[in-house]
Amino acid sequence: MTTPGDARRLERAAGTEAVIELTAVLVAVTGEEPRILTVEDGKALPSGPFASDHRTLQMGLRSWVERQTHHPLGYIEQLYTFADRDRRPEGGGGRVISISYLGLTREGRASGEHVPGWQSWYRYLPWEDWRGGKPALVGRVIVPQLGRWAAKAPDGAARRARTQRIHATFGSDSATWNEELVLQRYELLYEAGLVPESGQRGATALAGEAMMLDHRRILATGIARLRAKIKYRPVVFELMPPSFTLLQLQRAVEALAGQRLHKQNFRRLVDQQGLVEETGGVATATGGRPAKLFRFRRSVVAERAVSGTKLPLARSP
Amino acid sequence: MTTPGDARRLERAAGTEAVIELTAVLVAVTGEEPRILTVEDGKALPSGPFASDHRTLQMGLRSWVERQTHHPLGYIEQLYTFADRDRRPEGGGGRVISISYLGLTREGRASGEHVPGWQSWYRYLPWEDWRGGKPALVGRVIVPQLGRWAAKAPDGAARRARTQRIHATFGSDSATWNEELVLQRYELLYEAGLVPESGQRGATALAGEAMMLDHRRILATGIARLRAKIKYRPVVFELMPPSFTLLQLQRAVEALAGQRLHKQNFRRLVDQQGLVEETGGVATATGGRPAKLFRFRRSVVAERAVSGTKLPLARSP
DNA sequence: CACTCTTATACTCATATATAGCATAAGCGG
DNA sequence: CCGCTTATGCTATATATGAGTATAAGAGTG
Repeated sequence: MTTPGDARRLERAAGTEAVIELTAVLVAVTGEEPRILTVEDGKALPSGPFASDHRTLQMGLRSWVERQTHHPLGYIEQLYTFADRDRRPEGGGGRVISISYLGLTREGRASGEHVPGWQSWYRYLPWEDWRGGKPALVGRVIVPQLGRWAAKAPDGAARRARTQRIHATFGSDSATWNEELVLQRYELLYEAGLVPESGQRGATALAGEAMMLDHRRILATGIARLRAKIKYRPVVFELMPPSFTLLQLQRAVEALAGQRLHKQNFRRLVDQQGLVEETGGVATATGGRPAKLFRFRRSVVAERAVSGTKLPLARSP
Repeated sequence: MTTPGDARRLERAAGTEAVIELTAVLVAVTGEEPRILTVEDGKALPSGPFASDHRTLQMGLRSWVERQTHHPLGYIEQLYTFADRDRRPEGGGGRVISISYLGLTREGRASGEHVPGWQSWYRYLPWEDWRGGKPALVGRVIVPQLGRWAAKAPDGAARRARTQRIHATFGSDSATWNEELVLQRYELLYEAGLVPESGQRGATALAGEAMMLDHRRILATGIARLRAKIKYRPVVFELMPPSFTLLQLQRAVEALAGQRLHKQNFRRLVDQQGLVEETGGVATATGGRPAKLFRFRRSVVAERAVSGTKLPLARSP
């Protein structure tokens, strides 16, 4: 299928065989917390060698997840393929290609025996949670440390570039904070040697639990993708129970975005889009006036799934 | 690094070694046409086995492209990793994993000898070009054929689903046409057996030149990604010469988007964003009043590259 | 039961952005 | 000068967004 000797072809190299590993970021939202399925006592994402007995990668992943969680996997999306040599511990063998996926589901309610694997993703990336305002960690630890790293830059231009990156990613207040830059922030911390994964000396533990290999980077990629996605595709649905109140829906979006939203505007946009309909029931245990229960309008959701719709992401109260 | 025997792990399979192939969608805009670099007489995208002597995949790809085009490769982005068994011709050996990239550059002005490789991407996907209004091909051939395919669905539900998909992707007029759904449209045509790649009998050649393997699918992925990207990241820059008129810039965006834009609004938004500055010169060969020449403001571009800005995509005149 | 607390829900308003159109400027070829 | 072309500045209107006010409807408490 490829003609050898063509000058215009990517050059042939010694080892073109590689080990393929799949890694999954499986997300659920429970109790106003965004959670991911973990293994190894919370130190790793579920992953393993690629089982080639399925027609597509996605199908293989889907069937595996459904067997594990006893829940249909509503949504799957490929995240990224990592094959960077420097992110792997030095080992003789061939290169490892790790293909990562994002999956949305609901937390398996006691899916068998020991399923302690669901962890809040903010356990690993605590600086991403601005729901309670700017986290103290950012202002007191992260930005100062990054500032020191920027000051250590070899020359003025590099120093300015670093400072500018810090500002662009970590901003200063909630107005400049861009919740989608999850990966850029993690990469910055990595480069600055502020996460243990980077393996540098002086790797200040900082905060946030580390994960094996580059799993925290994959997690950051997944969160970033999901945060971008909820703004224009109705994917939160996959994370919600069959019926819910509008506040519950809002809390789920907030959990993912790591930001508070303006309640009235949230509701306005949700029903402007026509994505939900009343079930007729009401939730009484709200602590105030009972809230109407809603369900997603499957037909509209399917329609918008392709053409694109917007979920609101107005700012906080 | 992985503990065998963990139930929560993706299952181990027989063959976990696979052949890795890189495929690149290299885009340039010349003469108001979006072009891609092709090989094999226009029948394939440049691709080849993965050369493992670079630290990252991207770096390997970048150096290869720069050697080929004699142009710095401004922008690289990973597209997708395809590993679907059914899209490959039946061959005994192991699975082929193809990792694809999108790269933006400028057409190598006579980059040596025979560089006939740059082809308009609309040669392969002619239904994507709406700059001259709705292409006759869509209304006269594609939609009717798809309609026939929808009618052949086994039951009513499937028929409705197909009709709905056709409507969502191919719309009916320029108001409902969503230029980002490039991949969805190609996949639909593929499923309907309207492209020769699908290998079905009755594979009506339709229109648009086919490519080897799944290269047309990769191309569609790249176009879709780029069309989405130009709306919120200033990446057109990578495709423009050092100085240009605003109309040239607009034509480039239109070439990529496959749509005409409203001139006045385009200009207003471009300078509102502060992305360009006057060079002082004027272009005289415009056929009318001479146009000011502009260049990109590198500083702003770098800044916005991360935080996100909007390039306008208002509708036609 | 009046009062208070909580959440739900309906509206209003100012501002930003998008879309479309009008008007004028400035070159060229006759 | 006239008609043609493209450039460029400006206005009007619709829609989206962000923020605030007002009222409704339950629970709990004295």
